[in-house]
Amino acid sequence: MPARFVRPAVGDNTRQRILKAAMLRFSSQSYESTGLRDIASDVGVDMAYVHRSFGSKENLFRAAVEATLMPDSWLVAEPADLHRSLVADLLADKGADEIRPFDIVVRSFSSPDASRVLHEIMEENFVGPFVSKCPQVSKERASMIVAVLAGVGIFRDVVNAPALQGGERDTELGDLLANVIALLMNEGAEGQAVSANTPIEPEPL
Amino acid sequence: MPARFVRPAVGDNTRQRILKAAMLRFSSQSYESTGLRDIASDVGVDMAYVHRSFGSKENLFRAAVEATLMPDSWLVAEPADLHRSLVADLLADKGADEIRPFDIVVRSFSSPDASRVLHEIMEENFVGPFVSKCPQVSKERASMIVAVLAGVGIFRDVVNAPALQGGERDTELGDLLANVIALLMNEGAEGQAVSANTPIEPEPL
DNA sequence: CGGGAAAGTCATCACCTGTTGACGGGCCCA
DNA sequence: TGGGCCCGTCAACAGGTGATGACTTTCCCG
Repeated sequence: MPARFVRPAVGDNTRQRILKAAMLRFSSQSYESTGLRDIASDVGVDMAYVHRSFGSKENLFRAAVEATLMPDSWLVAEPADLHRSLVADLLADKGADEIRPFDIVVRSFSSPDASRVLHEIMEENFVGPFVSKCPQVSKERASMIVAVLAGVGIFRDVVNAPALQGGERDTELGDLLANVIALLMNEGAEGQAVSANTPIEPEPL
Repeated sequence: MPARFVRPAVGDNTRQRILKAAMLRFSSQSYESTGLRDIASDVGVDMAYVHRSFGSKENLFRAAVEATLMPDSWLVAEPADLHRSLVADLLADKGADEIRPFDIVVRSFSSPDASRVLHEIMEENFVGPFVSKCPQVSKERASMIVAVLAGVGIFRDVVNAPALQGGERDTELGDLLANVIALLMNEGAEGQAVSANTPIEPEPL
């Protein structure tokens, strides 16, 4: 008797459980390292069904990224506090089965498939909403903010740079990064150049 | 007669040609996407030989990254100009078979193998030399500088964020990024907080 | 001339991946 | 009672990967 499962309660359908398992996997491993067989075994379901439920691995990945990067999961703070809340979201300590908004984004770049998906979703779910909320920030600057946040996340979680792993207890790094984001949101618009060896005052150009 | 090649001039031994081909491949594709067979066919050599020459794919990758990220290929400017030269190196337009110092780093994160290698080499070949040259910069800040540069490179070249692809002609983005690097090298040391909604002037604390 | 090491090739192995076709069983509705 | 229909399984496929053992050729040195 192949089908031995008790049918789960309605609303908790298997598709949702697959999606949840995929989000968890993709937020701790790369796109390529994560196999459909892994996700299937997490859910307790045949791999063929995982595949069929979303059409392809790429579609499942897309669904997982979209679900993780909903704008209302990270774009909640007032514009004045956005730089701080972004950094806090990025650096937050988290439990084993929690997922921070940037976790999945940060894990998967290499694969052409994954990076294509990330490109589309970051544009729609991040840059777009960001400039809508903060009209004074250009698309270029918003893109650079994503890039900076992702870069720090990558070196912290994927490359495992120990100097960046202070966690949210390390307020100095957090403040520093928040200042960088604030700078990207506001200043330096007119090609102002700062010299790196004048610790006291920036030299205007 | 299987071996039909004219033996190349001494000094231009095949191992070097393999390494060069690997650098080129790894700087335009990810670690996982790049097959030993590809590299072998670039050189015009059997795949078994490229494998044997370096012991394993991971070793070949390590050699390629090390060769690309020699400190004297990016740590040449005076400390006062370092922030500008780093950004210039990162954003430089390049020919088809040129390799910028960060190109390989930027392509390969996903694979556990590759990111382990990158972790070691970034620490030895970047963070170390950086703080040696600029002692006022802490390891944490140096790590964050790498992270920021890599993040921008990733979104520009791998994720293909159009807003970041102005190239070196886009002086505004370059200046902005240089300012960020300068900030990371000098200022904001004592938890200074900047508010994001004061577009005119930063508020010093 | 002879031998040994190096340079390079060939065929194959073991493994893992996403994908797919064919099938089974339970449920709902007519 | 019967017929779809969705949920889910099973087995297999086709393609690609890095790795290896065994082999041939070439060159250099004594």
